[in-house]
Amino acid sequence: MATIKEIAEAAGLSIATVSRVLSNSNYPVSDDTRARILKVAQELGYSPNLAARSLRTDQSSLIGVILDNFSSTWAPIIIRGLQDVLHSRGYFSMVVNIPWQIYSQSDVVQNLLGHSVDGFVFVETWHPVGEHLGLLNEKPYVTVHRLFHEPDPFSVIPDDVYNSTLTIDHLIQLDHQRIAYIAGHEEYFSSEERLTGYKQSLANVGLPVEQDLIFRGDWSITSGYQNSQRIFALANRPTAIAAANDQMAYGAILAAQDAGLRVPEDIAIVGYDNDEIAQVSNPTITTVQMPLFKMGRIAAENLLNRIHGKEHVATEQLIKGDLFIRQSSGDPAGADIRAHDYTRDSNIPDSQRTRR
Amino acid sequence: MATIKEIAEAAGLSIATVSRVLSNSNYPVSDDTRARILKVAQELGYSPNLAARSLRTDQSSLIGVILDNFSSTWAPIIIRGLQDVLHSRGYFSMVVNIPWQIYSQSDVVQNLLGHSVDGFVFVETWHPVGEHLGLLNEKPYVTVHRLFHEPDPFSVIPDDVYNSTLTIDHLIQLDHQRIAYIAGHEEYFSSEERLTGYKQSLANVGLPVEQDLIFRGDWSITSGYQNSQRIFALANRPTAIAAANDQMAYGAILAAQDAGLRVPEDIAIVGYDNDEIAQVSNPTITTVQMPLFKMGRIAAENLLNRIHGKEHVATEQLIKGDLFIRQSSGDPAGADIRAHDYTRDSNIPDSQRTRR
DNA sequence: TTTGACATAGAAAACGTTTTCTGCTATTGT
DNA sequence: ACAATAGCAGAAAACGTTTTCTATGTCAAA
Repeated sequence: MATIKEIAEAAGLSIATVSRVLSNSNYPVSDDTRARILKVAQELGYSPNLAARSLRTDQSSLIGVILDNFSSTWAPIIIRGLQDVLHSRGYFSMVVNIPWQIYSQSDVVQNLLGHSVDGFVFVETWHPVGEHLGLLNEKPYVTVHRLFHEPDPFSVIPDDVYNSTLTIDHLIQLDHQRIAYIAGHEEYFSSEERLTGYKQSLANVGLPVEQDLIFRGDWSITSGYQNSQRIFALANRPTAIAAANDQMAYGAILAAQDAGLRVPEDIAIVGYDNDEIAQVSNPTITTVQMPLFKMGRIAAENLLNRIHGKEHVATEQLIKGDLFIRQSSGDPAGADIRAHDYTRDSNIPDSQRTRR
Repeated sequence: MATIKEIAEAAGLSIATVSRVLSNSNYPVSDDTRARILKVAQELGYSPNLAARSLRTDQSSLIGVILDNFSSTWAPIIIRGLQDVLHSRGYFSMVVNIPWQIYSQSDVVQNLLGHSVDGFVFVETWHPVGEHLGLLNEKPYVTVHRLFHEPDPFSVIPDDVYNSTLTIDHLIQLDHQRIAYIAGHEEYFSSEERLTGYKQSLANVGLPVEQDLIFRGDWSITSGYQNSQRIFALANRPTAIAAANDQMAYGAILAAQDAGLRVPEDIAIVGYDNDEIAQVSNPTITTVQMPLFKMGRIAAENLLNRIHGKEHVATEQLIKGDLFIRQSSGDPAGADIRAHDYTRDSNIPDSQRTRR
């Protein structure tokens, strides 16, 4: 590995000058010497020692990314979005998985600071950042898809209220008047937001919000199944069920099938997330997808702006999602599972789509 | 951030001595001064500047992890396994997603070297490491779950031959005599290995290997569906189908249902991978799971051994998986989808299981 | 002319470590 | 009792950068 010093000798110049051109300083250097240095650097295959640079400038070009759960469906897509802009701007990320249960005990963040990261991204974490980590006052941070309730001025989150209305409005357009709702776990921020969307959609067209039609699940298939059984037992059975995620929607489908009800003819069902299960279940599930890749990109841009001291409007950013109409609400085209392949996330550039 | 110098002043000692105790050098230091230094360091909240350390020692405690596809089902679990041992040994990983299509053009690896990473892990990559990256001769590396055919002495891969026999032996025990096989894409290493396992199991019990019963898919649900249609059209219909992954097994289930066949009564079906789809499909799919978390751990240990110059037997390490018996091969207990929650990977410690 | 101002380049300090070298004291072996 | 050694601590160099300070020559304005 060639150093700046070797280049200086080879070019017959001082290391100061070499540094100035190789670090893109805006200190004036004649075109002549600049060209000579670049040429020599090229020939010697120079690549800067980032440890030395970091030591001198106290900037590492390293971003700490902290996850609650690496294996969630969303996290990898968000991270790809983050890295898409970070890499293009010369930054690297150090992604660490810290389950919220061991959050406070963990010294990982401390170690990240030892690497003098330039900032943090919290992805799908549980607690307000400052709560466990007072030390973060030193470094800029952003949060993506936060799970907690307290607002955070530097977060990029899906517009769950709006997204939820997409599925409910869709059902209303299909002339459903009585729509049951299976909410998610109440300790989740998203859960309450989606419920709000459900209520808004009904209110918008003058439909009553009946408490008897609102059920509480815990995101699991099982809870979707069990709540649906209760829904089917209602005296005046609703014609549609909206669930706060695709897992519960799938549970509803299983329950309907076990109860001898046809989906969507007897009961229409919609979900949320566009998880794999929504794309492969039988019938496929009408759902809404958060633009995770884009959210990652925006978060990274916000963070870099903060790091470089640019103006950043400190406010939550709500990102809208897209509706996917499939069989479970009555679109026969959803049958394409057997005929076509599917991809996971329409926000992924073609070059990065999964091959398998 | 306190430095070694400040601690030296506060303790009335030289920075050399402070460094020796704080870096766990084995240079002799009296218990007295060692205790004093540790106390002061504790009080001042010392955390070493890793850039400086890295500059001086040319070791960064950083590991580059290179992925072909972040969003695969397997990658996150492997990475968690990697990080489980890396973090406990004071290392951090820089995970980068480089699709094989842009592999050679990418300067990401070059940049990683600029960060003077101590080693590389290649996860699910496509090409033999050296092929595109001659520079790797400088740094130790290991590969996990490699997708290419050429053997690699430093790889940790699933024992696909053995794992495949688990599902076939299972079918044979259930008295199936004619078992069709849907193989994966032939350019994948795993694909051919799993096919070999199928043939071995048949040969072991003296069953003939009929070329007419071996079909070629491309991992997709669609290809499982279409190949199964051909299987059902055979004059002497097999009583079981084994697929090289769960997606194709699911395609087989859909095809069976569309053909009016009952699974498993008329046709038994087994898959491979224990993907989410195997756990939630109706019927649930008998399959085999690779111990991804463990593979990640072993790979990390191998790498650290190489880095620290310890003896490492340079040979592929084949890791055995576990059979999961479910409904699609005839186990009624698989019905538990409606009654119980499921988790993705039994190798994940409880504290890290997905919450959602 | 003279005076700045500017463009350009080098010398040297600094960032926070680790480690070699040097030196002192106390202990051991003869 | 004396040399050799071991234990311990400090001074200083080094790692590869960036950046301040200094120095030169050139050019435009007065």
